[in-house]
Amino acid sequence: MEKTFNPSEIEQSLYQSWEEQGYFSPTGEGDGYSIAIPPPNVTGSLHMGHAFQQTIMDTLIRYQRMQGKNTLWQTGMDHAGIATQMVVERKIAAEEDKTRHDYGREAFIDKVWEWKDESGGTIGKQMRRLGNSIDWSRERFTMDDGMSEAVQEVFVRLFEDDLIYRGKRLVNWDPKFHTAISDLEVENKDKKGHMWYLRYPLADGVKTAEGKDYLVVATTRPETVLGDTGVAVNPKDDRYKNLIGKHILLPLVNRLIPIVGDDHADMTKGSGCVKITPAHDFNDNEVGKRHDLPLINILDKNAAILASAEVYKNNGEPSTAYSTELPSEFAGLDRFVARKAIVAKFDELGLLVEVKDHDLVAPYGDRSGVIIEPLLTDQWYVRTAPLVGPAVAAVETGQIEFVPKQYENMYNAWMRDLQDWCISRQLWWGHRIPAWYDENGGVYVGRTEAEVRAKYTLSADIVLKQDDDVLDTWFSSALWTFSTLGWPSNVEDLKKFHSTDVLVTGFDIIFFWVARMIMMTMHFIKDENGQPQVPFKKVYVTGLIRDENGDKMSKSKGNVVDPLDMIDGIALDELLEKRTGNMMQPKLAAKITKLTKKEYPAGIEAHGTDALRFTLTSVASTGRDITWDMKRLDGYRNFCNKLWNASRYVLMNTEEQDCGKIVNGQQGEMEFSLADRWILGQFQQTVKTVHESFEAFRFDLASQALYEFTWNQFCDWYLELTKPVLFKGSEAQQRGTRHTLVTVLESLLRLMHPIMPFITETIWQRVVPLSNFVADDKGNESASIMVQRFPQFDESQCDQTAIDDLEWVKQFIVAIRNIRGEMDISPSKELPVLLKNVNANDQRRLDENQQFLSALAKLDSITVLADNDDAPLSATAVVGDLSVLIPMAGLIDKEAELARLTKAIDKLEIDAQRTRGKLSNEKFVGKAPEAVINKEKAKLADAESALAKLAEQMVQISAL
RNA sequence: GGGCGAUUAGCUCAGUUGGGAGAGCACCGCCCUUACAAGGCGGGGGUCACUGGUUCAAGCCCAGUAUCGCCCA
Repeated sequence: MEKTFNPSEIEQSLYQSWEEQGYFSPTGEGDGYSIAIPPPNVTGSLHMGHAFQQTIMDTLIRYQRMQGKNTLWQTGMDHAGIATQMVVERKIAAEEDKTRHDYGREAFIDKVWEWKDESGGTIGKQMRRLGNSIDWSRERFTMDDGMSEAVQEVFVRLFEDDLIYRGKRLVNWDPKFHTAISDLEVENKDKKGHMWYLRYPLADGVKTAEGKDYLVVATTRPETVLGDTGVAVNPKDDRYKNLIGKHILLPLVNRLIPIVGDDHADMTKGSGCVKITPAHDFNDNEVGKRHDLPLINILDKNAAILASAEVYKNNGEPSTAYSTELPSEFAGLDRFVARKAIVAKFDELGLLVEVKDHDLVAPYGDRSGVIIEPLLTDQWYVRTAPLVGPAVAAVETGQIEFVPKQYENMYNAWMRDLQDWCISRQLWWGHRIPAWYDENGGVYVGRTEAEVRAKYTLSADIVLKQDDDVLDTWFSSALWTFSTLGWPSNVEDLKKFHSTDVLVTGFDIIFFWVARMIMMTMHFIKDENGQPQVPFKKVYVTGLIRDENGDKMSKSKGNVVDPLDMIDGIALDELLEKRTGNMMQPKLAAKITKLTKKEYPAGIEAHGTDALRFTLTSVASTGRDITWDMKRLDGYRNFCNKLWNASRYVLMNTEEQDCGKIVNGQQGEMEFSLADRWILGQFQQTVKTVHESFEAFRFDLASQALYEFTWNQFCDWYLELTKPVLFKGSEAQQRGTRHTLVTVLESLLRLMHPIMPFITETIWQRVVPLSNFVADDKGNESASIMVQRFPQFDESQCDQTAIDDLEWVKQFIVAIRNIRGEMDISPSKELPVLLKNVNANDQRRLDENQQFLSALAKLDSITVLADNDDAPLSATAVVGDLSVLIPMAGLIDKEAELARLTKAIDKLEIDAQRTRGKLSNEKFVGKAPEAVINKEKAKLADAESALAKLAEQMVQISAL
């Protein structure tokens, strides 16, 4: 073996061989265990968040596979409507100076597929490098044929069940992409703006209570006055309540609009009068509905002012309530240009009262970055009310559990206020809506045009045109768990693997995806008793991985990290190129360059996949975001190296030696040391902790237990304790220790494998032939570690006496090392040691472990003093009742020893003081449980006995 | 404004029925000891954000305050 672990040499070929052997596919034996990957967006590449979640998923899958389950990790990608279309549009603009309209719909979609084929591979490559044990043969894409069939089927059935309808409603309109987007794709941001106070003349000579012939309305969007169809005042507002039912003559358009009483008008804010524009504001839209105000649309798809308005009734039908005429001077002006023009006009007319600075919240499209415009359009909706009930109940009854629990509140809160879901998008890339229109606007829904004609008995001469719009990407994603398993055409796998066992995802996606998956799945998938099936039983919600400053990682900030750069390393200049090349906003490049140089002055070193995965599981405590810490990754790379070298030591001492392997039913005689018996027990405790931690999704605790055992027990103590045996022990003792070495290492590798697949496989292949582990039922020892059984807790291997004895041995050794360290005695200097107050148990332990003590504490002699023997002047430590003395002559300076003793005494005294205080408190002694009191008493006795011994030494030494 | 979360060593974080404050990294000292210097041995370091309450006992439970973050309106 190489002296240093080199991950790059092993990882890729191992993965390839696993994949070729078909180890990632379900075995067909055992209970089903499945996880559906949250499909990454096809436009992207994986970032640290993906690596984090996928490491957790793979750890679970590998663990369950080794537990004998029939595991399926289902993967795939999401077609990401807007994002993908945007990328390809930008590409053809840059490369060919063309728009999608130059291509036409079909040719453009071909172009997108072409792009998908070349770009979609990036993610697959990354996933493989992460070691993910995914069944690639079942990889799915939300736009592939099977998924499309499922989408169509769901749409048609929902329509038939009256759960889908079409309507003219106010939507979040993205004026850049010309499509509706959902509430969830809107980011509300704080912004500095203005509040304009406008004078609205009262009609018919009416006056306010104060005798004025106008009202003042306050608005942040003066350009929408052209669409006003009312003014609201609060019905309790004495200033204006007598005006309810009267009218305003709206400036600029001379439109007579009613004054209505509505609680929406807040008496304490602004003037207390609110202009109502039902076609351009969500709140106003609600007010309009309550008072049956018509809707006047004044904006086109670019959010520019129309030449003539569109007037609608509340049910979406055209209305003749108002003229469609608009002032020609504003026609075609963009909304923000129009705003200035309209304010100027009000000013000119003497109707602008004042302008104040105002903090407001503006909605931005999360993809386009432009301000979203509420716009009246025809869209398709899913009626959510009937779907919510079962979806909420599933969480209430525990059929679905969130980990951590607090996310259930978030889910419930969102479900409670759920609006109907707008599912149509005015894009080309996506599932086209299976609805056809005749020339009179009649709508027919069906799987195909032929089906529609048959179903509605439409004669061949009726011209039908399919809806141009496509479905929201999340509509197809909502079907993910069951459509990937073959629904609707094939339900065999559904029986085996659905419901999936756990969904691992970020909290930011609970609404987008998790809630919608639950609703859709429960509506369409029923178990054998006709009960709705949930898509997954557990939802493990991960926090975000933030950069080292605690900032969210994002492309625009340039702080995104490619997990492969952590694995393979990357030079600074390459990293800079990656972060600043091909940027949408080149002006940010300088800032990103600066930040990157500060964060990674020398680029990133290679760490390997196992170290990355171990880091990710180590930080996976539940319910909080993670601040990425490069030092942790460095530390766990060192850990890999430690494991590597420990294994190297084991192999150097066991390969081509008799390790007690059973051959032809014969096994050499073995004698086990205390250390052998101890390490087996320690290992079992680790096995137990790892199981418990995995079951509780506490990957951090599992990692910690593995780290602690491997480094602090196995390497620091056990390997050192094997040296005296291997160098000096009898044949049977050597065989016993070699046997224990290979047994523990072999099992430890299996225990670690779910988290660190590569290094464990590599070492295991070398170790397993030395052990008595039977690799599979067929006796095939060359099979992979990944298909072996996971270690199970075996209490019979926990020998409490061995554990106690070895703890004593450790304390003895540490006591001497402490004196050495504090007194600057060279570690190579062999020391004589004298012992006082040796009780029977100490004597037994001494007799049994002399070899260990001498070797690890570097002693040249151990002498037990009789009670009446005078000890020479010595440095002293206390182990239980035992005093350990190291003669000072020629080694130790008097002052130094006095200082050391003082320090030790002070420390003990503080503890003793506190314990004495407790025990002298009557209330404590009266009320605390006996066990606690006894523990305190024992603690005090120990401290006092140690104190007495040290104090005695103080006296002796200072007397000199 | 409503809800949720966080606040523990210099940094990043554990601390699960309330009962001796922990880890990794960083720091200090010694050591290239034949598995590992990506290492070994030893050591220092915390008013557990603050205030009050419950309790014999509070990092942990309760109430409130502050600061930071997230979600919703």
